[in-house]
Amino acid sequence: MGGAAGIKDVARAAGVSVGTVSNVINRPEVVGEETRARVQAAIDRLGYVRSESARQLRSGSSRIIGLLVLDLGNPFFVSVARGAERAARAQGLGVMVCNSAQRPADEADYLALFAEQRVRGVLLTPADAEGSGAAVLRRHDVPFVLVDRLAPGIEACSVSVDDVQGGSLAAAHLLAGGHRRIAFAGGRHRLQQVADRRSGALAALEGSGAELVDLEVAGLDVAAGRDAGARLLGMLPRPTAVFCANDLLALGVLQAAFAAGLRVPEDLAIVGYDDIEFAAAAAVPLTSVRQPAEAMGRTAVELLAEETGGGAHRHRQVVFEPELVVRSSTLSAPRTA
Amino acid sequence: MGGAAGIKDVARAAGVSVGTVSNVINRPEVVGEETRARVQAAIDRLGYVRSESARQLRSGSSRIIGLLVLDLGNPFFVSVARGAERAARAQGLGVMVCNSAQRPADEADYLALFAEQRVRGVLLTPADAEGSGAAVLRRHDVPFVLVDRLAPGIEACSVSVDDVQGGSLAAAHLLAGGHRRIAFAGGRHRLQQVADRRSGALAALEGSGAELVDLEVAGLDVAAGRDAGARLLGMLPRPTAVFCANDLLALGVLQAAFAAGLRVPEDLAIVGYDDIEFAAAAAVPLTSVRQPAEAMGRTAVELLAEETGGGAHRHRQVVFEPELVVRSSTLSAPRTA
DNA sequence: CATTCGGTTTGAATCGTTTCAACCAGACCG
DNA sequence: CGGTCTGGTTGAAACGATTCAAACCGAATG
Repeated sequence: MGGAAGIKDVARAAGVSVGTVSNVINRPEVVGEETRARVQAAIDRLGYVRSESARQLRSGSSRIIGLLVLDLGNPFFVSVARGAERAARAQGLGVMVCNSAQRPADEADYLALFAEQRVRGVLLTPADAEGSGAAVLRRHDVPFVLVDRLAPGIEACSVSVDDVQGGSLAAAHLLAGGHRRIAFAGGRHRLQQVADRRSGALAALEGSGAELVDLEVAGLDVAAGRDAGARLLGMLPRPTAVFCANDLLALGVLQAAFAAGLRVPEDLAIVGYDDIEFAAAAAVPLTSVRQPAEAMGRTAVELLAEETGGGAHRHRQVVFEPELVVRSSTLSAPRTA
Repeated sequence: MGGAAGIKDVARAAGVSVGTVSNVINRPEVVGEETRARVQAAIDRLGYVRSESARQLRSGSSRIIGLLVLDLGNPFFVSVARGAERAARAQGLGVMVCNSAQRPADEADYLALFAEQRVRGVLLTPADAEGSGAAVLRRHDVPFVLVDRLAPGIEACSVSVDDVQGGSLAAAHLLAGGHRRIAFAGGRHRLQQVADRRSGALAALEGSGAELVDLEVAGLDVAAGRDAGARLLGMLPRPTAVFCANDLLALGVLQAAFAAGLRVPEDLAIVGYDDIEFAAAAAVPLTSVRQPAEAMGRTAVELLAEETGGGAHRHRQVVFEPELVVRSSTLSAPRTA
């Protein structure tokens, strides 16, 4: 009756003061054996759960951290979220996952929500190149860590993967496979990650005589890949390989190739990026550039903890190494130039 | 300086009382034109954001709802989350998405977190058959809506899909395709959804002379499907078709079939469940039973809003109809028995 | 001129915790 | 025996908003 039981009710039931109840909950070691048991019994009996808002109001610190990702439909980010959640839980924190869907407006909305909640901190994969999201967080003194994005000029921690090197790995692999005309599905996308992967590929091909053909995409999902794949097949001369800015695009391209009766990798070699589970699970398992997604999520939480942990804090940029995972989609015998 | 600006600072800056500032924020229509402008200016100038915890403490109601899903790695639940988020945002609410990964222990942890937060309500896809999650929510008076699960005996709202009918659709389709020996990848899984799909299939085959072969799975993901697929191929006589409890399993089976050199659907027809994006995007697009995932998320939020909206509330069970989407993985010419 | 009235604004009480200085009782010390 | 510790416990003051009864004020009414 009368709503949920409060700390006062527990105190009365246990015949003790509210301060003691609070101690039982937060610093059990300081309260006497017998008292603790009596209070605990009262808590259980009344089904008391403390009010997080009251706790937070008084103590000033929140127990949840916000995670704002670019696209929850991309399993890569789901893995990042999983890593973050796990690490957070190890510290007794909760994670609020939100999806900006690459829309700066949605990003702003969610950041405002986080600010109102006074979250402990935010893990952010910025939706725009300008870093306006970071700016608003900075303005409100919300600690944050950039995820999957190096902080250029922005003074903050970040975890990222060397996308230039990743692009380079992919292109070098295709080059070694004898390919001389390679498409890049991703075109001149505004996302920094995509641009970096492209420039890495470009660098790897430098001076090899092979050329990189830009293939524009409307988005970074399977449908966009299917569309780009269809266009790719119509090119003359047709590239013998395609490097896709992420696995979703690659799966779309693969599907378009199958629909057109092409063999993969004989007629078209495909390299994806992210190494999501569905890449290995595709009918022709995809060669892909793996990023340590869970580790990124975990590390981001750790950096945040470090930053909010008090004491002097020096922002750090953690950069992971990408890794090429070779599978059937590029495994044809090397063709002679 | 000295931390974030509070409502008092704004009041002082605007030369007005705290009550008025609160009114400007929550009931702008009651405050005078000129005053409102002055206060608003102060708010902007100080970069004031209200403290959600203080608001919630006093007003009693939270602005976030918890969503606890079975598996964020399954795009089906990601779609549910997307639908829920969208609907919630339309009502000015936020969604906290968490992943129980089918572990009752994790489910309990997250529900405890939700309870502490005093969330507006919870959308729950129960991890165990006993409904212990629902019980704990009930005990703490947290309103909740069951998602993807009919509430049997549990007194609550729910949104679900008729899984029996879905299973039936799938099996009937395979039957019409001439198949007489059909495997069910999902076996006797503890999840109610899986059991229902199986019994629907069983019912459809009743009296047709066709038989359903149970194929146990270790989980409900791609890896489990790959494993089950490998076992399937060794069966004698080998079933000519397989109905999978979800698309992740189906993708795994498809991959196993390809690895063994089988043609789909000529040698093995495959039907999945959920119709996730990757089903259509598979090299051999998968026939699948579609569930209106986004609509489910949206409806769940609406039911919750109805329940918490005050006034008399009668629990409702919304049941959606599944829909068979036929694609290449079953499109062979009907074989004669 | 005294009242009433609607529209604004005020100020204090309140929400459920945490925190901290003060208090207490018994043990120990000199 | 007085004084200092020590381990437990207390009670009241925050925390930052919302809410609401009361005060205010100028205009309109009787």
